[in-house]
Amino acid sequence: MKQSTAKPYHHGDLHQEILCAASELLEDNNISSLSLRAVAKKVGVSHTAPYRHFKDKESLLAGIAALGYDELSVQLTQAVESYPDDPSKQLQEAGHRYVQLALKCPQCTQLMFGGILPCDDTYPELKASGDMAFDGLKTIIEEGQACGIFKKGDLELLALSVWSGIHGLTLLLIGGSLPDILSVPVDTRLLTTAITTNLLEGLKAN
Amino acid sequence: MKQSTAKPYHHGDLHQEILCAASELLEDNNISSLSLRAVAKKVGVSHTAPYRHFKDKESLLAGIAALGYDELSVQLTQAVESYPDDPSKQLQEAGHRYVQLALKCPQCTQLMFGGILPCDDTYPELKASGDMAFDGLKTIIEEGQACGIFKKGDLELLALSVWSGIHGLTLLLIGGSLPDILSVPVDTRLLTTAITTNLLEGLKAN
DNA sequence: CATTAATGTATACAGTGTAAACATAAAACA
DNA sequence: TGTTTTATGTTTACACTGTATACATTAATG
Repeated sequence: MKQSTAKPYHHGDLHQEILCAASELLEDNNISSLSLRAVAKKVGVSHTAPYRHFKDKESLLAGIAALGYDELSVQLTQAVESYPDDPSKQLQEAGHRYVQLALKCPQCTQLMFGGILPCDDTYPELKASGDMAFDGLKTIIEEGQACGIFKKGDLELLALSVWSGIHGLTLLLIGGSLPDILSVPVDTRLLTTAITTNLLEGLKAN
Repeated sequence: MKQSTAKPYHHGDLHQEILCAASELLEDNNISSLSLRAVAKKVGVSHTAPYRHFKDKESLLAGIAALGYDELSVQLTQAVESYPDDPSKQLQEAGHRYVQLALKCPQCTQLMFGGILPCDDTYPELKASGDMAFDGLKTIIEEGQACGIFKKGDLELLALSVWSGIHGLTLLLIGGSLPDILSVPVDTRLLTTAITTNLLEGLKAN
């Protein structure tokens, strides 16, 4: 007989608790100093308990990354909903949200894009989440093309151009090198706007 | 009395040999599985010998990253020299070389930009090398502005826009996620050209 | 040639991921 | 209900890591 709340027995939902604790520890320090044992200790279980829920450390990291992609999808969706029928504004808003999310959880972003995890179908859930996020971007551009405000051309190529611009800025921002490279203080909002504006320039019809 | 070739005594130049061996091992596997002990074994010294030349593992990684930035500067310089007096072509060539270099040594690129190393002046040599690379880019844009083919505006902001676009594409390429996300095979040259063209579009005067 | 500093080695230790054997409690079934 | 099976958690063990410390050797310096 199933409980109404679908919990396993021993520890509520240890799978979820581990993911949650690991995410927090990940952002507390950097990614290479995240240890499974610290996660287990934080949750209050033995240091091998996580192995009942994750094949190995990489598998846990993949779980965290997948959550990151999911959150990214949510943000993209909200960006679209914020400006119905205005793909340009949608794109600008999406860019801001992309950057903001990355700044909120830089370590997770590095995990998602740092080449740490395999990108093939080793982790189907991870791959699916990543695909969905990119689909969100493509949808915006597709609508812009349909409206006639974005230029025609290969959809994926255009989407990739836009993504590259925002992605590059984002990683430079969370990489932390900019304050030491730029001669003026970094104004995230200004930079993001400037770059998305630039991208929109190259995306305009005619 | 000094030898004509300025070598220390025991092992030729162990400092250099370690850097070299570490770079190779870094690209052989990924960054998190690079161990100091493996480097030492490869060079043929005891596993604590590297500590005479590098304060700790991070310090060795910083040395490798600095070499990466230096190579990047070389590539930028060559891009400029390939097309004298044509900043547009210079920029396009620089983009290609940026991508090519990253594809040749993806792990080193992740090391340089993955937020693994501190960006402050913990490693002055690293910071200096990074600054020099960015200066190379700024110089191209500055010339383009002087020629009147690039639009006026804050130099660093424009440089950052261009850098972001190329940088984003580069990291997506070496991250390896693109083949699983795009529905067509990845043609690096084509993608790079498309994106630099797009960037140049947004950079044009008028 | 004696001294000193630079460089390399041997040993030791705490922390890591993870495999294996064992323990327990929930679920499934008789 | 009582027994079996399976899911989950613990204990122990091991190889490997970075790095501190004490020692050895050799080049440079006087």
